[in-house]
Amino acid sequence: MAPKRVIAHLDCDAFYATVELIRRPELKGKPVIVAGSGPRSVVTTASYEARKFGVGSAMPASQARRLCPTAIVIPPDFTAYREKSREVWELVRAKLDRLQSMGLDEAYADLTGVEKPLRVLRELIDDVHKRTGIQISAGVGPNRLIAKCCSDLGKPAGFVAMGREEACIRFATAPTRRLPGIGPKTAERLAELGYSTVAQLQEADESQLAARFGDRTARYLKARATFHDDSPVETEGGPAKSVSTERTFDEDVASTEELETILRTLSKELCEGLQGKSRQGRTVAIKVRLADWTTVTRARTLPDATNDTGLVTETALELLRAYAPTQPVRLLGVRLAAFDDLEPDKPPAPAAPVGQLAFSL
DNA sequence: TCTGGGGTCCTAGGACCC
DNA sequence: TCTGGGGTCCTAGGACCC
Repeated sequence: MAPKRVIAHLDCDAFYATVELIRRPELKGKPVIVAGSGPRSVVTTASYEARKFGVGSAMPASQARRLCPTAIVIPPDFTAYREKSREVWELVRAKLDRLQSMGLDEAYADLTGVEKPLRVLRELIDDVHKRTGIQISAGVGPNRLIAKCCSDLGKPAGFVAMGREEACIRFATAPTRRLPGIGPKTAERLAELGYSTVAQLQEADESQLAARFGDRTARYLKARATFHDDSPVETEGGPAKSVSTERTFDEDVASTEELETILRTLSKELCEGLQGKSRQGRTVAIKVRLADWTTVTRARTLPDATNDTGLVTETALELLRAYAPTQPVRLLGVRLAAFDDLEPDKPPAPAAPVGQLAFSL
């Protein structure tokens, strides 16, 4: 029989804000918001003092300033966050090898088979806090879903472990939105069917869910609500499957000429980044967000993989000209995908038939 | 003073091939 | 002559996550 899995979700408390506080200890105890300075920027992280005012991640910075006018607003410094992140996870990885990183401030660890896993975790988290100044909250359970929900439960400096049946009870009254994988849209659709809480979704009629969401999603939603999850902790990271660069403008841009200039700049940035990593892709795509927030993508797959600035730029420009937005544009982006280093060893293209036409009926 | 930027995965339809 | 059944590749949109 397979041993019972022990999965932990490790989540750094208010990570970006904490990195800033470490550099500027005089701000300790004050509400700190990490957000860009532009008129359309959003909050990346708010310190717990700022959260008391109702400030939260992904909130427009303008709204955050209104809620908490005394907050110190700091522009994000991703170089510093990446450096601190490396420090933190290096310490964790030295103790826990089966680790899957989820961005700069989170990771899953598989502690199946580890002796006294909770004690190991506690000591590790203490050690990381002492050595880096970063506080990790942990959730532990038989799968990733429960681990994730539990790490949220105790924050900040949380440490919560439970089994599946206990999770079913402890989260029964929570809104379905609290379950990772159920976003605002799905929560809304579930509420329309009368399923607002986790308990209600646990008891939901699966065929009714299937009629609304399809078979697969219905099964998925039921599994989430009952905290069944057998997804593994994926230790191997692997390179990104797509890479993109996009920009939201301070003010919408209507001029075609200006849009083309921006697109050239974005393509150049994208290609130079990829050239640095020697990655080449076959699919060039653009993304256009209009003034009314509708988002359009256009893509073209080329015969050969490339990261050539000229070719990517021309392709992106052709896609933009063919689409020809009829409203002012608030965001423009370029993306490269279908990387050749990810193709599962494609056989070389067969030589073109010589001296005959190839038919097969 | 509405709503960033970087990703992943899923679905659905059409082209095309055998 | 009145309509097969995959399979793959590609595009577009959408939901979700950090």
